[in-house]
Amino acid sequence: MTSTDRPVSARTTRQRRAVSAALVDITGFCSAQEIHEIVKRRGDAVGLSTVYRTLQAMADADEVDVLRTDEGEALYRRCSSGHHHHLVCRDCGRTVEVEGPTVERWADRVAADHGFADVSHTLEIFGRCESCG
Amino acid sequence: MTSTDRPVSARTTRQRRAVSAALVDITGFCSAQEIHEIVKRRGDAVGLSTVYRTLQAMADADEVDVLRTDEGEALYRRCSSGHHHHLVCRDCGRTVEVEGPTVERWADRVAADHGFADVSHTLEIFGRCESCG
DNA sequence: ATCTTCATGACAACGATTCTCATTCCCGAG
DNA sequence: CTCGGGAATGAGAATCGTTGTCATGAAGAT
Ligand SMILES: [Zn+2]
Ligand SMILES: [Zn+2]
Ligand SMILES: [Zn+2]
Ligand SMILES: [Zn+2]
Repeated sequence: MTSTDRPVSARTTRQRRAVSAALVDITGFCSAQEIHEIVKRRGDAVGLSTVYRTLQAMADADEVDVLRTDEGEALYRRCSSGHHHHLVCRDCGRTVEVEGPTVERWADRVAADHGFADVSHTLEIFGRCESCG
Repeated sequence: MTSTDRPVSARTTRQRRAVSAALVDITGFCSAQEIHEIVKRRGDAVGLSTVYRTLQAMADADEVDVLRTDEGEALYRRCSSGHHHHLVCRDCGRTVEVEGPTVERWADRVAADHGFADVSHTLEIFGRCESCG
């Protein structure tokens, strides 16, 4: 009864290394398909399914952050660990990690005031960066 | 050259009235398909395509708020006008509209500090409400 | 080297959303 | 009121991101 019935190992395969390497190359958020392209462009061949699976595993392990496009598409990015939010350029995708202790407290307080427990939140800032002026 | 080339009318049809009515009945965020079901349950027959189109039109006109599930599904809700955010129950969908002037200022400031212009943001708080304790 | 098990990938399947287009029916001009 | 043009509808096909299937390949323990 050790709960989840999913593998516990995490083997280091050529494919996983390729995806990780691609994620290091890029600075902004990318879709799974874009990452698949990047991996390919770097000369590594990895199946699209595997890219999706790897990205999901990395997200579960908090090795990448995920955010959703207005259209619902998932975008991934290698981020520093720890809770933070993003300031993202709408045009070029350039991303800055930001922290806001005040916001964190505000959100928790609002939730508590209304009797909500087990609180979490999402917060992203979008704009146009200087180079995209 | 009056810009957009999309219809300018907005005819009041039975279908649009039905969707609007359904939106009044519900308090939390619902998917287009759920709203389609609710409309049907109320005795009005409206095509799914029309529900989607109507909801989109209402969103464009700021008559409903839209938010995205973790899985990327769009949820709609009739909201008060004006900028605000939501505290949403993960289980039952109960929603409370919240405002946070401090957060608004913080977000704009962060963006400005990094040279970003034309700033916007998304912010939602999730939790489990009392009745879902 | 061998074996167990997880990982891979080509392809099918899925589900939400959008598109197509023939038909319906608002609604304002006459 | 009645017509006619054009917006609105809806059934079904098409899209597209994502997930499932399953036979085959390859880590890694022994
Ligand atoms: Zn930019
Ligand atoms: Zn936070
Ligand atoms: Zn609840
Ligand atoms: Zn705000």
